[in-house]
Amino acid sequence: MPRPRKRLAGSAEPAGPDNKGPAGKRTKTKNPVGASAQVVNSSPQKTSASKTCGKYLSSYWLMKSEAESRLEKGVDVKFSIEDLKAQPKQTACWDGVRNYQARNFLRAMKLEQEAFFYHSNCKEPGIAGLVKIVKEAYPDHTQFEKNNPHYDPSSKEDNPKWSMVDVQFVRMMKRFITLAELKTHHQAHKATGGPLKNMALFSRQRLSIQPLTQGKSGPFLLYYSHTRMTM
DNA sequence: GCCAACGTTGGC
DNA sequence: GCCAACGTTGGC
Repeated sequence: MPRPRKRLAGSAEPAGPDNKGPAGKRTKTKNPVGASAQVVNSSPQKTSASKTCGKYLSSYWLMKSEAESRLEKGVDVKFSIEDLKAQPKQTACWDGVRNYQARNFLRAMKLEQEAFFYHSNCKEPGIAGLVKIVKEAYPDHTQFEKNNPHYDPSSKEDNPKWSMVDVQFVRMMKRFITLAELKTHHQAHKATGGPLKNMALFSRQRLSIQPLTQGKSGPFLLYYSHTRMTM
């Protein structure tokens, strides 16, 4: 059931006894028109590069989330980038990952690293926007909640199996990058040995958290930023 | 440790 | 809604 589910970022929340996050719910925000005001203009690599100046900025990630409503044990697991934007501070915890490889990537994420927010299981799958890590891995509380769809009875409080991070909205993509487009490049690069030939989205089909700029994923971001394709 | 059965992911 | 891909489970 590796499947990102979020709700309010844990940090400063009052965490009541039976804290069912008020959010996470049906925020069927239909992309409010004014939303584009939040779009930042600089491209991600520019911002980070100037900031780190020489420091090595290797890691970008891809995080999948379902953009359309679907019930899992009676709970709607939808969480689109619009839902993230609607959260307080535009921040949410990324709960519900129940796959070891994906979890290990979550644990490798560092503060301020950026991730592409991918919409899965929907009409138009693809990359919708950019988010950043604002809290590094800590125990995913939903693994202990009996009525949570991602409850894991085998996980013990003194040795939690599953982790989550907090992410904050950064900006939308300048244009939505469809799965079809990504696949086209991936296919071409398989033939030519291009940078996206090993992109994990295709080689590790069901992995919900994946690196984009290291390992076998290829220099995804560099590829896009070095072509006429704007993101 | 093998592997068949089963469950989940996620595009189409 | 179908079903391919693939991770997990559990009998042996």
